[in-house]
Order: sequence, then C-alpha cells, then structure tokens
Amino acid sequence: MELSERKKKILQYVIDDYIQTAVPVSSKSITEKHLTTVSSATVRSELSTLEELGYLLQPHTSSGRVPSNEAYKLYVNELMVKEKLSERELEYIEEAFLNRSKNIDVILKSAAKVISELTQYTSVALSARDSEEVVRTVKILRFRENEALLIIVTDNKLLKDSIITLPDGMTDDAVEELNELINELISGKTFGEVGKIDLDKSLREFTEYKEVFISVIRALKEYISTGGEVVLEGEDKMFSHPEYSDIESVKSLMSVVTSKDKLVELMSDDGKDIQINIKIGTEGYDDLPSDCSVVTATYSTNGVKIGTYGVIGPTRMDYKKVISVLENVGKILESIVSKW
Amino acid sequence: MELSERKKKILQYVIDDYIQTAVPVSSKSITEKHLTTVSSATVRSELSTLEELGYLLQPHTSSGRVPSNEAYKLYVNELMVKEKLSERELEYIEEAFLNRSKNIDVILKSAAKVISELTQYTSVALSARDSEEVVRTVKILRFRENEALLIIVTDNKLLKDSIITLPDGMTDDAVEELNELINELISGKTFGEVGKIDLDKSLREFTEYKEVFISVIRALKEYISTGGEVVLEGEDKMFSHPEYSDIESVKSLMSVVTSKDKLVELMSDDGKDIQINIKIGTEGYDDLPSDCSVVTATYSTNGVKIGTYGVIGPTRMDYKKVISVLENVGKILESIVSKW
DNA sequence: GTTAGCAGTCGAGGCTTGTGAGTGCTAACA
DNA sequence: TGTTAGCACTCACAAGCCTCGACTGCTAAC
Repeated sequence: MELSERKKKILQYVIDDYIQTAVPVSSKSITEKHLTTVSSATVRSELSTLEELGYLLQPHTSSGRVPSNEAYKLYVNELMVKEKLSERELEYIEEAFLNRSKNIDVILKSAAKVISELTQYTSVALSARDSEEVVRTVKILRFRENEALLIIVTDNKLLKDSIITLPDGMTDDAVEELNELINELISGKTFGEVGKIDLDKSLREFTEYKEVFISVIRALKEYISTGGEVVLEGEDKMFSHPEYSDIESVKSLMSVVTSKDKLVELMSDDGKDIQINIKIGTEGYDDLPSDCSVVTATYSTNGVKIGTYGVIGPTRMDYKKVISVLENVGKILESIVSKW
Repeated sequence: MELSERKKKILQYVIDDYIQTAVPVSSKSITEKHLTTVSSATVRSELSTLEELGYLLQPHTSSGRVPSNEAYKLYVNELMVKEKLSERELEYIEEAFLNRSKNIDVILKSAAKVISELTQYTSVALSARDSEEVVRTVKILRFRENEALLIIVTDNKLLKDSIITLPDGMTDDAVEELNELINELISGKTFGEVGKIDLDKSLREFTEYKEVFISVIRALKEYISTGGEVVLEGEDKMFSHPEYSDIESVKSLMSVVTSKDKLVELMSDDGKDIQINIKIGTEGYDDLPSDCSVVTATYSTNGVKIGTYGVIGPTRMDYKKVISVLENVGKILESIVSKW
C-alpha cells in the first residue's frame, strides 16, 4: 500500500525529530513545529494508522511515537532529503588527505578519523584484502647486512611493507636474483592463488637461499591471511548517545568494535551491488545492542577495492549526514588513488 | 610512627581482600578468613587505629573499611608479596615476541596486547621519542620510478619507515648521492639536533634536488615531532571493574585514553630514577576519575629508551600481578633488542 | 475529514519504611 | 594492658507507594 503524501510527510517529521532529540515524538509537537494547519487530533489519527502499518512504535500506551526499523528503511530510500556538506567540511576532508603517504595503514587511519570527526559517530575502516586482488610486484629492499624490507604492491596501488631477515653472507646479487624469482612466481597472481602456492614444489627450483625464500613467502601469506587492517576511530563518541547511557550496551558495543573478527563480519556487505550499505537494527548480530545501525561504504577504483569504511551508532542515526560524509570521502579517496 | 606487625598484617589483609572483591572489608570477615585467633572486636579496635593514622577510610559509619591512597603506597613499597608468573604466562609472553619484526609499531602493539591480556587491565604503550636519542642512519630506498621508502634507524635499533615521492627523471646515482648527503648531515645527531637543522643553510650546499631534500628532512622532522606512537589495548577491559560501572567514569577514562596528548602527559615518569613508576589515585589529573592508578615501566638497553608501557585501572588494582607482568615483558623485550 | 474535550494510561521521580550488615562503646575478664 | 561479649546505633539499599504530567484514544459535534 502506498502512503498518502501527508502520511509520508508526517513520518518524515517523526523520524527527523526523533533523530535529533531521541525523545518519542508526540502529535502535539508535530502540529507545533511542522503541520500548523491541522490539529493534534488529526495527526494522532494519522499516527495511529502509521502504527498499524508497522512504521511507528509506541514504547508505552501514553507516550509519543518512535520510528520502527521499517520506517528507517523507508526513510533512507525515499523520505530522506540528502544533505550537502558545508564548504568547511569539504575542505576538512581535502586537507586530511593532502600530502598523504600511499601506505594503506596511513590512509585508513586518516579516513577513519575524518569520518568520525564529521559524523560524530564511531567509525571503522577495513583495508580490503580481497582474495581476487592481484599482486603487481613484490620488492625486496636490503637496508642492512642482515635485514631487508619486503614491499608488496597490489593493483589498487596501495602498499604494505614488512621486515625480513637475510642470512649471513648473502650478496646483493643473490638478493636481486631472489627478488626476480619471487616476482616471477607471484606477480600477476591473485591473493587467493598466492595462498595456494605449493612451497615444496617451488623449493625444488630454487635451492640456494631456501630460508629467505620461505620467509618471504611466509610473510606474504601472513599478510594475505591476516585479512586486512582494521582501524577504529572515535570510540569515545559512543558515549554521547542517550541510547547507550547504560554500561551494558556500551560494553557490548565495545566488545564488537574491539574484536577484529566480529567487526569484519559486521561490515561485510550483503553482496548487493550498491556502494553504500545500510544495516538497520542489526538483527541477527547477537553481540550488538539491538538498536544499532551500521552504514558502510566500499570504495574502489577500476574495479579494485580500496577498502571499506563506515560508522556504527544508534538506529536513530543521522543517516543523511553519514551518507554525505561517506560519499564525499569516497570521491576524494578514489580520485587520489586513480591519479597515481 | 612504625606500625606493629599485627597492624601491618591486618592492613595487608584489608588491601588484598579489597583488591579481590571491591567490597569494603569488615572486621568479621578478617577474623573468619585470616586472623582466626582473635575476635572481631579486637580487629575492630586495630582498624580504628589504622583509620586514625590515615591508612583506612570508611565510606560511611557502619560499613567496612577501604584502603586509602596512603595505604596503597605502603602496600606496594612494603606489604605486597610479589607474585611469580606461572609457566604458562611466561610462555605466553615469549611467544608473543617470537618471530617478530623490528618495526617499532609492531613491537609496541604486541607488548601492549600481552600486557593487557595478562593483567586484564587496559594497557598503553608509548614508543620513546627521546630528544636525546641518536639517529644512526637514514636510508632512502627507491622501489618505483617516483617513490622511495625513507627508513630511519636509531640507536635503539628500532625502525620506522615512510614513503616519499621522487621527482621525474631522478637517476639512481642521484638518489644515492642524496642519501649520502643526508646521512652526512644527520647521522650521529640526536633528535633534538635534527629538529634544529637550518634548512636554508643546508640547501645552499645542496641545490640539485631541493624538493626531495626538503621532503626528506620534513619527513624526518615530522617523525620526530609527532612525539612517538601510542598504542592502546584492551579498552573494553575497563568495563569489568565495578568502580567504573557508571557511564560518567568510563567516559572520562575513555577521553583520556583516546587522546594522545593526555596519555603522554599521564605516562610521563616523575623523573625519578626507578624503572617502574606507580601513580596512585592520580591526584591532579582532572580528566581522570579520582580512583585511578597508572603503573608504567620504561624499558631501555644501553641507556637508550625502547618505550614506556603501562596499565591504567582502578586504584584497587592488582599491583603485584601488574608489576610482575611489566617486569617480565621488560626483561624479554630488552633481551631481544640487545641481541640485535 | 477535522476538531475539541475528557477520561485513561503509564513512566519518572520523590518519599517512606523495613532490613541487615557492620560499627563503636562499655563493662568485665585474664 | 590487651581481649572479649553484648548491645545500641547508623546507614545504604531495596521495595512499595504516591503524585505529577505528558500523551493518547475515544466520542460527539461540526
């Protein structure tokens, strides 16, 4: 059943007000602030229809109305008026990525920070570690007699480095040779394929510096299997929402947000082909308080994921703000990365 | 005034019990659990003397006693029986640092995690960024046409790397030359001295690749001035202490713990010449709840700081456990670093 | 379809009371 | 002088009760 225009308006008022105040919305307040042409009794009858349709809930008989999860879904799809960010906010985003390193960890951190600052919600960033992602090159850079940096460059042009140990007496030429061999073996392969490399077989072809070879492959595999970095920002912002004013709910939020595995599960997109993913009410996630929403956005250039960013907060979340921020951060990130 | 042996014993019982249960300790419980040879009335009179001396507090007339900050200080200095870690715990620490990178960030993270896991308190790790620390070498490693890694190696043998951009057409020889020039300028200098380098003057001597030179120096200065990495672990553990069961206290704890500046201030040692630093009650730190303690340990090899590690928790903290863990982590860390 | 009026509902906050744990004091004893 | 039993006293905490006020639902009239 399609809602009448007036019902839609009223529902929108209820949701907007509730998002702002966190207090159940009464018929009176609607006639005072928005619909001054009709009386509260009229609004009341509309409200009770909306309640029958499942869009509104009443915490108890004599209280105002609160939006249901259904209502929020309708809101983000139809009702919501998208918000434009202010000049200041846009500048703030730009500046955060100015002069920035290409190291994936650094970018994750900056993005998470910007998102949390602008939305005032707890934000999370996951570096994509897609098994379909292709390793472009691997480089071994020796910087001391016994130590070298292993740099992994992937298709999305972001980097990750880690330190490996070289055996005594290894010449620069040997390092170079090893480098070439490893590249031959690995570059062009997806993460998934690298994970399946048969060490024994490869070792037969390359016998001289087995240990280094093994440790390089191990570092690579470890990097791939750790499933991406997770960055958290603004965890203290959780406390500012009245729905999380009891310890128990904050505790459960925290336990999810500090556990990498749970977070990754929560931020997985549903396989839908949309860029921004909104989970309202987070039914099915037992660890979370029931009145939680998660909004995530996955950014990519040329079909290769850069990462997934998002915020976590109460169902009564300022979706329009959050979505604008995520969209704008996404735009800038993608333009920066594709410039390289 | 020196306390009698029995008073000391009783004080110790009170503190031990209170640390375990978080409930004010009654005279009766002491005679039941520890001092079965005397009556509760006797203990009561001892308790009231201890209270007069300022070691005990009574939340209200007719409740048991709670240790004062003075009592905790006495406790950690004299009364406390040091705890030995179990075999399992020692192994756990060892394993955490096995096969570990020398990158300072990675080490910080592991250490913070181990400390938090074993003590069950929120733990914090600061990488030392001592202005007295000496830069041993700086290395520019080119890994792509326009990009290079800048690696900073300091006296404590830990590393930090960041990415810099090279101008088009720069030859490998030029990079090498730049590398030498920068090393000439910087190696052997302390962080403090590097910070004071006069860019203009140095530029006169080196004109060819000004921009790269500037960006290298800037990266160095930035690294030095950011004042060290801060790692936080086990923030969710705060919730398990009954003293932080109201939102306000958790909020204030969180606000300190998520702010780098506040944390650094809090973890500064008092300039005392001891390795382990205990702040009880944290008077003077307005941002923290008053019933907080911070125990920190600064590790070093050959007089060079590796970092400062610690836990933050309620005054009613299991000091003996915390101190043992910090000592053992310190031992292993120092032995690992000095092996290099 | 809209409105005013009125009774009914329910949560929040304030007040009262009962309960029990724990102390302080006193007087007696070793 | 140290120790003990006994008893009156104190106080936090929880349960129960009451009042207040914000809303709603319903009804009858426009």
